[in-house]
Amino acid sequence: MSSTEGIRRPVGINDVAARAGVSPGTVSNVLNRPERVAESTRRRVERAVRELDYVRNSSGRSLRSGRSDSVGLLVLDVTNPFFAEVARGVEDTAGEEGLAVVLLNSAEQAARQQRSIRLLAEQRAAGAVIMPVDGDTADLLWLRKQGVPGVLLDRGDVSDDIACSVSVDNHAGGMAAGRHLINLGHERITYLSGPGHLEQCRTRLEGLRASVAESGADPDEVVRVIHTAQLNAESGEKAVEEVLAGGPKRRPQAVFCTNDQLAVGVLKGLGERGLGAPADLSVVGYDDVNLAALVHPGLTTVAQPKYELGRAAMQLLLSELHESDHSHARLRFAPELTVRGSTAAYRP
Amino acid sequence: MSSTEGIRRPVGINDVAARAGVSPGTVSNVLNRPERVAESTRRRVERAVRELDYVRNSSGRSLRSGRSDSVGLLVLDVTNPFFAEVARGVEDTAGEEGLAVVLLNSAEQAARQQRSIRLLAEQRAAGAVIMPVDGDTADLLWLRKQGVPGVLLDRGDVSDDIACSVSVDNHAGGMAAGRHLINLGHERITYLSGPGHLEQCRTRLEGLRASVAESGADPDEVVRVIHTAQLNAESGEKAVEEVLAGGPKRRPQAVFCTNDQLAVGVLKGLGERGLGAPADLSVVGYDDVNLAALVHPGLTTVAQPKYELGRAAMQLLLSELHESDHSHARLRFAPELTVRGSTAAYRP
DNA sequence: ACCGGGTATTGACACGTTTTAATAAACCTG
DNA sequence: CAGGTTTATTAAAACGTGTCAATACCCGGT
Repeated sequence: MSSTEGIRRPVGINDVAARAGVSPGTVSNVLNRPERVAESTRRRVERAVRELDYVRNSSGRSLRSGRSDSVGLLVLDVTNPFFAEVARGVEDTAGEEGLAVVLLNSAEQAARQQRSIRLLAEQRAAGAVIMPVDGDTADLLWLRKQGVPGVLLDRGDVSDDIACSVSVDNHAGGMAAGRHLINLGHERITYLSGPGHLEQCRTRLEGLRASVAESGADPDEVVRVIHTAQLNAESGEKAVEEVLAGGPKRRPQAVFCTNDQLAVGVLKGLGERGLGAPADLSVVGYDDVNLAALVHPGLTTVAQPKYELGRAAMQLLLSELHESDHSHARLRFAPELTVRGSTAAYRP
Repeated sequence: MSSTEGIRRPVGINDVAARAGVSPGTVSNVLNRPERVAESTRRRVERAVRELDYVRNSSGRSLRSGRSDSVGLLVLDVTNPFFAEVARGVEDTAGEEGLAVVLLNSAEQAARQQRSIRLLAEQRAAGAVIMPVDGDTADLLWLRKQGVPGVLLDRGDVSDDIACSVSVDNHAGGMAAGRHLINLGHERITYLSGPGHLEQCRTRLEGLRASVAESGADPDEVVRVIHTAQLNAESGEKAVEEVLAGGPKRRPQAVFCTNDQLAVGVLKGLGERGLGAPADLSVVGYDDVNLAALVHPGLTTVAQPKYELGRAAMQLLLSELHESDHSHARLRFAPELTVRGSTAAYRP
């Protein structure tokens, strides 16, 4: 009894049964369908559970039942606060149902996405919420064929016989930003896009162009597009050089970034060159992450209901798990323009 | 063949064995110790695996072996970019070893921490990296007794016969910030702390006070402490009122925040009142998250090696898993002061 | 031809749980 | 109190895998 108690032989359902003087099956019933077992024996079993400090073994459990009680959440980048907020929504909702969330990170790499999906299949996860790296739905279909249903997040463009999906209307978001800038009198707008293969980036651009067309102007004249390699502040800062290229005369009057991180990077890059928003250039972001309200000037941005997005995705997944007859739903939220200090009327 | 292929009966190791004309045991060997099986049969088995699209069942696997191949990572707040970065370090390192990371979020609540720990025990996780909500090590010891070893993160104050730990020297960090402010001539410093029960907050304060004492002044005179409920920007913004209380004469000359989020909130709160750093008040943060470099003025802060922290924790855990004779190590990183624009010499 | 000794493979069992069909006990009802 | 019905419990059979002792096979040496 000198040192701390060592690792003891794990106690199983059988030990509990022996202690309580009942059969293993009864213990299982107490644990899973308490109403089927008589009050007195139930209490006896519960006491044995406490005394032995029994903790159930989910391997055995899910081996027998063929299904585990954890769900996967596959995300493009843990580091991005947008996803963190979504993750909170997913986790809270899953927690209410007693499900554990396994957070996987694809880091925007198709190979890592595939590894993660395979892992979920091996674990026989109950389901998954997935933000795919690209438009390729093969992984998703494969996973479903293995018996793991998935809900798509932030991918409104896939046909809904594949899976449920939850997204925010990117076209509307692009238009909202575009109209705002047009109303302020801007006639040369640069769209700072992320990698071209991301659907979100493309659709927001289309929205922007649509709002320009709506105003009677020619999108090809007004909108210029610049791509960055990644969706972070560093890329935004670097891109400023290219944004400003062409000199003060042809310089854009506004920059619409597909992501707040990029936008904040642009603000910083401008500052380093002695310029500033909105005096020299209006800047609009997207997402409305925490950061957007904290920088100076406050960032005008298109807000997405991040937490609700995660929550809705999980709810859709839950309904697919519970309902026997299920038909896929496509849920689409509306974004909302949040005006702060980084945009202002154009002064020639 | 009209619609998509439905969910088929899951294929197991036995099906593969049958197909390859071999016993289940051999298939298992091919999967786990390929060197023990003859070249020709191995290829035959591998072909069967491909043809049947076999995916192994980790429930059966870990039921038999008594141990799963995933590790837990329990953090205080997924939303905090500091933890996100740590998570990346943990995940990358675990991935190299073929381990999956289950990310759990305690949201700084002891009850949720306990639930998460129980979950890890039920899953028979291979191990865990844990940032505890408070100094209570009971949960951790219980988990270890269940056979799940844990590495402590950001808790340098526990005795090392409990577990390995990785941390950053909070005392040194507090001193670094304090010396910096003292060198700039500040004589009234407010320490903006998080909840009082967090060890990090307390130790950094001690460091700050030590640096004051070192300079020959009386810490009780110089340092004033204000607590906030949470470690986010909103709390920082709200706290500004209290920071400024007492009027311009007794107002502090510098504020040292225990966290960058708080510091950024303070910057914002100052701006709203027509004040600014460093002109009216110097501000120092802690962590050096992305954000710190992006706000204006850039935030002077105590940088922690976040990614390395996660990586080291995971490496320690791995060594504990692999080595048969293991003695706990306590690893401590050194923080580094990063000076930006939010601090300046005091001008009476 | 026989034996020794390695190598390749097999068969059977164990892991901890859930589940189903069967049994035992208790409770009605006429 | 017999017969029937509900309720409480049990025994045994899976679930898919890893392991290990036992077997079959092969080859070279005497």
